[in-house]
Amino acid sequence: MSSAKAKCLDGEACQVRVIHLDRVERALRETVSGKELNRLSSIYKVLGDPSRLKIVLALRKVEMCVCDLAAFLGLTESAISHQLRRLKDLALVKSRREGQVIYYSLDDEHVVELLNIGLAHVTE
Amino acid sequence: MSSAKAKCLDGEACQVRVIHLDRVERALRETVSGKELNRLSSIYKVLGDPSRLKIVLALRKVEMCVCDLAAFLGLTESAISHQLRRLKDLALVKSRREGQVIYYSLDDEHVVELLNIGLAHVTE
DNA sequence: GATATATTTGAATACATGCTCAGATATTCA
DNA sequence: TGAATATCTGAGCATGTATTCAAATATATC
Repeated sequence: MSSAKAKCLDGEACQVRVIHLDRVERALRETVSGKELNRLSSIYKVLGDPSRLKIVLALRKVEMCVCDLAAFLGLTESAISHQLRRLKDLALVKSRREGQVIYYSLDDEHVVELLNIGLAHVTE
Repeated sequence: MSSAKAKCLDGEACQVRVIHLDRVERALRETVSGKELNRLSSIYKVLGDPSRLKIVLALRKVEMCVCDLAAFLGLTESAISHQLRRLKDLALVKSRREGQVIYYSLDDEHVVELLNIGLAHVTE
């Protein structure tokens, strides 16, 4: 099924051009669920912004509060708070309160692995 | 240096509030270069879109041409081509021509690792 | 050379996103 | 209770982006 002649997917009213039906069908069979795909892409996406990535890389070493991170990144405390919320929504970061100060730290082992592999990639 | 009283970073004309100066300074010392940070976030970002992620996950198994991927994703061939270009610009994907057909496949071991860890994360 | 196929390209558009600003909330301490 | 600190929240804006459409390019075939 590797002809270079294009085939169609769904019979008569077909619009879809396909060259390797077997590969497409295999991909369709082995694809992850839409739910998992969205969850997975969300995780990559949240690491795909320089500011958030910098936050996460810093929290990898030691827990920090909002104003520390703001000083480190050179951004508004509000901006940091907004980004921390996104990280928290995805459960990549957790927080604990101590008086008025809220400390943030990483909350996901997989993310640490993702970061380590990524760092190996760019620093090698 | 862990007082809960905010300190300043740069003397007189200071605007920056800091609670844990030691942590901020350590983070500043250990931070990756801006160049590396951008490169790294670009890689995560490119995986952070469901369509591109689906493409990359499919190419992990077998090389495919544009129209196969279009059929698999249910998108225009043009859309696939645009996304493949982004993946190619980051050197995550390579292509080889065979007649009129251009076959795409993964071109980065680190990315495969990133995908495997991500998949482990969402399917466990 | 002319036609058909496979892919690419650029413009246009609808939508998402990061940041800032102003103000709200929560906690501590006098 | 009232003032000060630390953080959060929502609206607004400017920028980025995923997709589509129409047209261009490249390769094979007749």
